[in-house]
Amino acid sequence: MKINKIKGTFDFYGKEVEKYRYIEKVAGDLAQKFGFEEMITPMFEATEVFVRTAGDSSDIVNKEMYTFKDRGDKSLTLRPEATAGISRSFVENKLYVEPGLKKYYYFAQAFRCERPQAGRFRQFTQFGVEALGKESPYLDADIIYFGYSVLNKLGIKNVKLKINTLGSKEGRNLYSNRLREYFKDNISCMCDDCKKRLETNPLRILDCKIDSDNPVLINAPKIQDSLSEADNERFNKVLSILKELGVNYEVDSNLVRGLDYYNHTVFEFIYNEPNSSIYNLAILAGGRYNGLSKEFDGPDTDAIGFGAGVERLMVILEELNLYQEKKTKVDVVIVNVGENSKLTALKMAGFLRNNGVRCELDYESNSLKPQFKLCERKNTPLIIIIGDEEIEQGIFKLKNTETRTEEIKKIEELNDLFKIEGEKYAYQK
RNA sequence: GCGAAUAUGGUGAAGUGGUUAACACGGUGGAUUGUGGCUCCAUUAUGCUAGGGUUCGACUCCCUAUAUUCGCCCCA
Repeated sequence: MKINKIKGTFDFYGKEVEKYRYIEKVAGDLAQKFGFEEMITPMFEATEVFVRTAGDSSDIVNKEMYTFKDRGDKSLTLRPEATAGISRSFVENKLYVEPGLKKYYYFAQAFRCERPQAGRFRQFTQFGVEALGKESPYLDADIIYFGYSVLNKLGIKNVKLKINTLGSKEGRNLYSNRLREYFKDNISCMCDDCKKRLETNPLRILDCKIDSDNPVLINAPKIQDSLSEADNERFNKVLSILKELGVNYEVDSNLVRGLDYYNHTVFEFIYNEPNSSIYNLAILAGGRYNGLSKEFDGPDTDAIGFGAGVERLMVILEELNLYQEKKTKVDVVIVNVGENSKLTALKMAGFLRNNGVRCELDYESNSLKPQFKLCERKNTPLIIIIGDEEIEQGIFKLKNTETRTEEIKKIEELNDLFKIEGEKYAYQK
């Protein structure tokens, strides 16, 4: 019976795994330099964790979550994003008792039951950071600068940073009511989704793609006019710091993001290469979420973070040829001929492998041809050839694949050849 | 949730309403049984996603299902 993978999932092997680990290394190392510590939280949580944070009007909660009952009839959900879990953990483990800013980074599988297409999967990986405990605009700018740096480090240049402010919760609510008031009389010419949004979350009307050219939408009140002077000043401060840091941005007053927990700074790095299969998609996005921890009965904590789509970054690395597959997967292949040499070859391979040498050998064949084929497939730089005669004389033949030359070595030279310290390897009679 | 395209071997694929389903790569065996990469020869789909229909006859036309891919919505 042939069974295929679940729709929207993928198997990584070969170069894909290398690329994934490469991003993990580059982003993780840089995160540590920026002062983030790694955090690992569960892939699933009580459903409430996401409903309370993302908001019950959000698309993620409404139609994209993998929610199921466990055997105790408790409602669980595979995480659709990582921030909620970290926020929950922050409160549950009382990480706020230590003074100062808490900074975490994560690589987290996330799950959303959406229609898969280019750069969109049902199981995907988010790399992200969260900084909890400070509200400074310098922190906002530094988080964005970190995201910018990760993309840069990976060689990804062609991105557009869109940024906006949603203001404090009070400002956001005021604006929300103002929009509701404004759209109330004009909603008949908007799309069905927008009609629903008028009730649930009027801010979402602003980033509706269907009605983006609708004059009603274009003439809608701007958030800046509803925010307090302090809120606007704060935002301008963030912008001016970004400018000083050399990060180009584009203020988009319709950028509101799909999760309800955001306030103040929100931002998205959009991939801006028109020929790419993921053109115009967000590759790294986030914002400030002050007070989210109160949803878990924690202290009112200021926080900001972002998530980046690792698979989307992988697409870019591939399209721009920014990652070269490792050519040589082994350091040496042991070719063996003769009845008694197979076990000797296996022992020698074990010795080399245990001493840090990537070593391969053929387990089945006694003839040369398939073994040399193996050498080619593995693209090995060196070949050790042994047979009964060599073992008897305590020597081995060492072949250089590039020059195709061969020399005879004493078995005692094996350690020096591969720079192995400690006991010398010798054939056992 | 809505819309579109595609479905042929191990892989990439060409192809026609009618006996042998092109070509390439890969695999295997051999020329070459202690030395590979080149070359040459042989061999490699009783079958064209599944089910139904039209037809004397369907891999080809029609319908349905399934899968994959892409787009919309939304998002990383």
